Amino acid sequence: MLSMEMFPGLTLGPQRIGDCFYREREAPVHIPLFPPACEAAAKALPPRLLAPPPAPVSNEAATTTPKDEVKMELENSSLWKQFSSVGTEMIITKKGRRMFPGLKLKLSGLNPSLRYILLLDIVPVDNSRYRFQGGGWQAVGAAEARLPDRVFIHPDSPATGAHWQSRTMSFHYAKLTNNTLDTQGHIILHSLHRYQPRIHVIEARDVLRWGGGQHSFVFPETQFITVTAYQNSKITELKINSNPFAKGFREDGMNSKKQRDARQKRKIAVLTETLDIVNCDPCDSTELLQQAPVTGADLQALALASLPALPETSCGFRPGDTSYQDTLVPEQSLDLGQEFMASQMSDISITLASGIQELPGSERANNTMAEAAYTSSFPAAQASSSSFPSAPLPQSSSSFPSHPASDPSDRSDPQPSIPPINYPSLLSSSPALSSTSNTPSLQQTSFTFPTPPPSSSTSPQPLLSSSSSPSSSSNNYHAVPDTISPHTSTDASFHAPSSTTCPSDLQDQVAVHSLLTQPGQQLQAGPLATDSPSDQSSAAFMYQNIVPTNPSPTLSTAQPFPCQNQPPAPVLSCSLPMHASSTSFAPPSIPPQMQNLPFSHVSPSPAHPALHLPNLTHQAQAPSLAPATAFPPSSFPYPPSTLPHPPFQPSSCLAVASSFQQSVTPAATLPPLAHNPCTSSSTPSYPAVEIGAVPPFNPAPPYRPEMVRHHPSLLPQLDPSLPPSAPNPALYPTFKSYPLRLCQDPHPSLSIPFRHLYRQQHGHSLSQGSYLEMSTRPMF
DNA sequence: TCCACTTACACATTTGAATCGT
DNA sequence: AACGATTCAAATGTGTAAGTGG
Repeated sequence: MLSMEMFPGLTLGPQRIGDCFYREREAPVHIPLFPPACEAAAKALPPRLLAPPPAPVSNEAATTTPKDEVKMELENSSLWKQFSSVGTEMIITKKGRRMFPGLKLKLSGLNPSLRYILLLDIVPVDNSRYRFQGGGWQAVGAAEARLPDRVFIHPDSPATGAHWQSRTMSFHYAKLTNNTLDTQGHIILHSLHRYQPRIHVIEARDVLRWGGGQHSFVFPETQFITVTAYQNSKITELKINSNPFAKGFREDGMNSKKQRDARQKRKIAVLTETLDIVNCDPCDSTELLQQAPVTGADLQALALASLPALPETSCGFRPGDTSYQDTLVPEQSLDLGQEFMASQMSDISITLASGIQELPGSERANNTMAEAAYTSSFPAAQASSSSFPSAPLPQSSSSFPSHPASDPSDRSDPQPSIPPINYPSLLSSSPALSSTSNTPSLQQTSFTFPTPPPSSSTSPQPLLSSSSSPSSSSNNYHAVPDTISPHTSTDASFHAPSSTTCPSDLQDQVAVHSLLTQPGQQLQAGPLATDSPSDQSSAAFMYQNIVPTNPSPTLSTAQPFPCQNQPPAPVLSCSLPMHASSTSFAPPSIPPQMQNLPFSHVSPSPAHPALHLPNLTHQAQAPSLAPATAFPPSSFPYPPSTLPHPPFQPSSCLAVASSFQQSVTPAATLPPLAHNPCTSSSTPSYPAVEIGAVPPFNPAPPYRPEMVRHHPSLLPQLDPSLPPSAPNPALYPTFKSYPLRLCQDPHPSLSIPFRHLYRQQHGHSLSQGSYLEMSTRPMF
């Protein structure tokens, strides 16, 4: 899964490509996720439990190896925090809508000479649907069936570590849509659901091979609820003040409330006049003027506007014309929004022109300002009902390690002093992803490749030209998506159909807690605790489970799992394997919860289903939930949860990369039949691990045993059943790499090897880029 | 009637081509 | 002819309001 094969030769025809990358059609979008039994259970669970955030990785763990040192900083975290304190809402439209704020990231710790691919995926935080009531978001009912997973690949990918570290990276090209039939490659989301963006840094030894290591980052403050129209006026206000494109809606803008009202009045007046005109002398403009509304500031504008129109009216009045007013209003800028806006702007510019270097000075200043603002506002927000109450927020970055058990009070703390950078981000290792992946069965993973910015002089250099992919499995291209599939992780999507076998709420809870809860958190750790002691440690938020993932070499071969006992992560990969993916892909009907549970760690212990369940859930949901926990201020209220929220520091902007080397071989890992997560857990033959392990993104990178050794704690911990000690290297055989398959014309600006990714067969070409969709396809 | 969604609208920004001057 | 700066128009992004459908 991790690795993807690319076919430089573009030998694949559209049809084939479609087969390889599109699974949407295969998976019914609207099929109920939860079987009755499971659904009930899901409803019973506290929202928080459903979506626990991934535990942040401790710095120590992260720094074990150079790779571990990889860090990602959310540069506009202050802006995000402002939004999260209110309850971030993201508009989704049929045509696709960009995210605002955008993800403005700074990477460090990468090997300058190695190439990496940056991916963005957005996974559900929980299995709930939300409604804005009483000034806050309330979970109401179960989430809709999970949609096909799509991944947005940063236009610069693949690029060297030096490239990524030399500038601020932005995913502003990514668009969100609610069109389940979207053909543009946009990320498809359900409205009124809560999501968590995740960024994955995948080592690409060459174009054909992904995966020397994977680092996944989750910034809790970037969690949001999708809407088709803003529900919270505060969010609207923030967006208007922060987004340059909404400048016109500011008070001083021409599209401000005042101006709009004025226009409205004018229109009415015009219409009235028009009607009158029919009955009156067409040439008599005086009437029109008289009728025009006259009051206050509007008067001036109206008068002016009407003036030009008058002549026309006589000869053909056009009600619609009102342009003149605009000039009258002086533009003022204002406030705090501007600062954010400025930062955002810079961000955008930077991204667009990859060649352009960011201005640290100005940005810093902006950030600082923003932060200050945030700080002040943030605490208050927290105190008040956070918009994202239900989910416990994992602390991001650095804050976690140092403070294993943070007080809720921490949230309240503004953390003013902490610069975004300082916060270690939550790390979600591929495992986390995989965990979320419980959905794998249903979802497809598709990759979106925006066209690189014209300026991307900096564009990464071509990786390998040779089509020869190391992986013999060129044929296996299907698998790739699976491994990578980001979404699979979350809960919702993947629910095992088996109602009876479905994990109980308890299971979910357990799983969630273990993974999501912060170390030291008061979480109900009970069951969860079993997962791994480490969780409690600062490292708890890391997606350790995932890490181990992969190991088994067998995977590469397509054999059945090599290591069931292995840490879940590996399993995941296995389960997801391209071919196997089919198996991994639970029938659409599978309830989300089910999905979650099974995935996580089920695999590890077929023998200990119960234990596994918890893990599974964690993995699956952990990532998503983590963010929630992290937001103290967040406005997303959860229904009262039985579990205490883990204290996360909102400030944590940095996600510590979990350096996981994963590699899951798709084929190998997957059992012939996709088993339900639920069933899988129970079924010895198909270790739950696999399922759980299937992280959305497990790049196929060859799994490195040494990696596992470096993160032994993670692996074993994940699976309760596993011994705490470091996993046996043998257990985690190196992953086989999965080459990506290139499908079509390469984008001119891209290196030859990667061009294929860009231009997509599906005809996803946007003005700003083309998209490639990749979805896991079950292989039978 | 309520709610969620779609669409049209007006404005602002971005982008690229065209134009002009050196 | 080449290069850089400026201008213009189209494309795109944005939130709002009205309309639609369940």
